[in-house]
Amino acid sequence: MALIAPDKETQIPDIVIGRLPVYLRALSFMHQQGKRTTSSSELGRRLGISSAQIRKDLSHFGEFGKQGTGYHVQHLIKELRLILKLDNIWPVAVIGAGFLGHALASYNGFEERGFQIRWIFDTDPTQIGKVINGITIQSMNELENTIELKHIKIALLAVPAVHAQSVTDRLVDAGVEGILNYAPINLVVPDHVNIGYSDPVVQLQHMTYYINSDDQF
Amino acid sequence: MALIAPDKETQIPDIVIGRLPVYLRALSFMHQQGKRTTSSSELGRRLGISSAQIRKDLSHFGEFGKQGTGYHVQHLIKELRLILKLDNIWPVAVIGAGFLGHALASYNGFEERGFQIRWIFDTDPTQIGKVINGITIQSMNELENTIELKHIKIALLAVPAVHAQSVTDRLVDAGVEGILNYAPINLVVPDHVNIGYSDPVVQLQHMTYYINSDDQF
DNA sequence: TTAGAATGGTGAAATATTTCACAGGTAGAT
DNA sequence: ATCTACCTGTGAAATATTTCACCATTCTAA
Ligand SMILES: NC(=O)c1ccc[n+]([C@@H]2O[C@H](COP(=O)([O-])OP(=O)(O)OC[C@H]3O[C@@H](n4cnc5c(N)ncnc54)[C@H](O)[C@@H]3O)[C@@H](O)[C@H]2O)c1
Ligand SMILES: NC(=O)c1ccc[n+]([C@@H]2O[C@H](COP(=O)([O-])OP(=O)(O)OC[C@H]3O[C@@H](n4cnc5c(N)ncnc54)[C@H](O)[C@@H]3O)[C@@H](O)[C@H]2O)c1
Repeated sequence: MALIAPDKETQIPDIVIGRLPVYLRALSFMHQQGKRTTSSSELGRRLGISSAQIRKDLSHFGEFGKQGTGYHVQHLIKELRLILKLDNIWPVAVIGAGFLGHALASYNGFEERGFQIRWIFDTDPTQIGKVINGITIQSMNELENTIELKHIKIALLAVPAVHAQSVTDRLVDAGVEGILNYAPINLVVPDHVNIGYSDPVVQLQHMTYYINSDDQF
Repeated sequence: MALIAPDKETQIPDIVIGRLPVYLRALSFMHQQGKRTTSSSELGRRLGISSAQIRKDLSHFGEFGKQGTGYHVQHLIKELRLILKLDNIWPVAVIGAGFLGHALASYNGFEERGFQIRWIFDTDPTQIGKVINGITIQSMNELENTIELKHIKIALLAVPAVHAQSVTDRLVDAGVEGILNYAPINLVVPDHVNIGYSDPVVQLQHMTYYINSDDQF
């Protein structure tokens, strides 16, 4: 979501929305550690951002804290989950059952945070029918039918870059509204569709600008 | 040399640096397609950002285009690679040889974009010694020695969240300056260390704010 | 009961980032 | 040679985002 600023008619800046999941993650961590309350300054110290920013961000949605005391961790978690529409589990489809698709389907960290991978699709006949983590790999022939029947809104796209756009077009036509794209390519989609990008090389190339390379290699 | 401090007025915004790898990726795609020249408006259309922004971003580093003509794709690629210090291959270590570590080590998309995974570390004795994509999984006992001996600057962190901070501390102490963290946790590091985060759930939770959930589920 | 320290919410100020708009410059067609 | 359609780089303007600074409130401890 960093580069393509979708046409959000909303009052609240997208950059604020993008920080909420990070707050939520940190709060969940605190909760697991038994912390009952926290403050904007403690949270900010942990995340490397200013306390004022955290207070300002949250103030867009209501008054969740208490002067002198801070925030009740569990309560703030609950509020953030509501804001981000995580009060129900979102069913998710993975497209592409290669190395990455396998890793994603095997990952157990989705469910407690609001998502469940329930379908995996691939074109490869030797993959179709295999079971990963309890999920049977389906043929891409069944893609549209399944998306429409099950009202799938979110997909993880883990196919080779050359096929990413055409698969995206099919997903969008069938009704998917959010795609997390792992292929190293920019996707073109209608305004109402949300795209997230996950390209490790882009992030590494960002870092190398700041790192001095040894000349001995 | 200490007297020549980075001038704040000359300092290029980090947000600009972060877009350069995306420009580079799009340009490489165009080059593969046989395109010899492009323009800020064509690039912008592809990436969903304004042409003015692209021109402004590039203008921080020089004048790479030609009025009336646009940019020579291959030349701009070369310049961006230099700016991002991608003129040599960065050797990279993967920490954690689980599902994700395997996928990363098997991924052949790094090298042509400036990185090569050369080491994999894990604590699990049943994993150590196994070979993934030509790379032998090493014991974490060898971590510090290898980092120092090979001057490893960049690591991909794919261990469980509970171990992410302690492994990070070891990496930083040994000299690593850039870490791409896949664990769903915020890391605390010294200022000179660059951290990138890759948490698919954070991105999905950002999307769900904008997606209306069906009430039938 | 009171002093003192900590904290949230928030308008205003300060910065940062993006967009605008235009002065040149280029290329191809005729 | 001229016309037309494009293009870049950039100062200035417009927006967006972050930070500041302060009051009101809460808690603790003496
Ligand atoms: N493996 C990684 O760690 C990693 C890291 C970053 C990015 N990526 C990207 O993720 C994507 C997948 O990577 P991978 O390593 O799993 O590749 P892979 O080649 O192992 O798997 C790709 C899978 O997609 C399937 N596929 C091909 N065309 C398809 C289509 N039209 N519809 C549905 N499925 C199709 C293939 O049959 C295969 O199973 C690639 O775009 C890659 O660049 C992977
Ligand atoms: N699998 C995915 O698609 C996925 C997606 C998003 C995030 N993640 C995150 O990436 C990390 C790895 O995920 P995974 O699915 O590969 O998990 P995994 O359990 O399959 O693998 C973790 C590996 O790390 C090793 N390990 C444990 N402690 C270690 C230590 N101190 N030093 C070195 N190695 C150690 C384990 O032996 C194991 O091989 C986790 O933090 C997970 O939350 C994974």
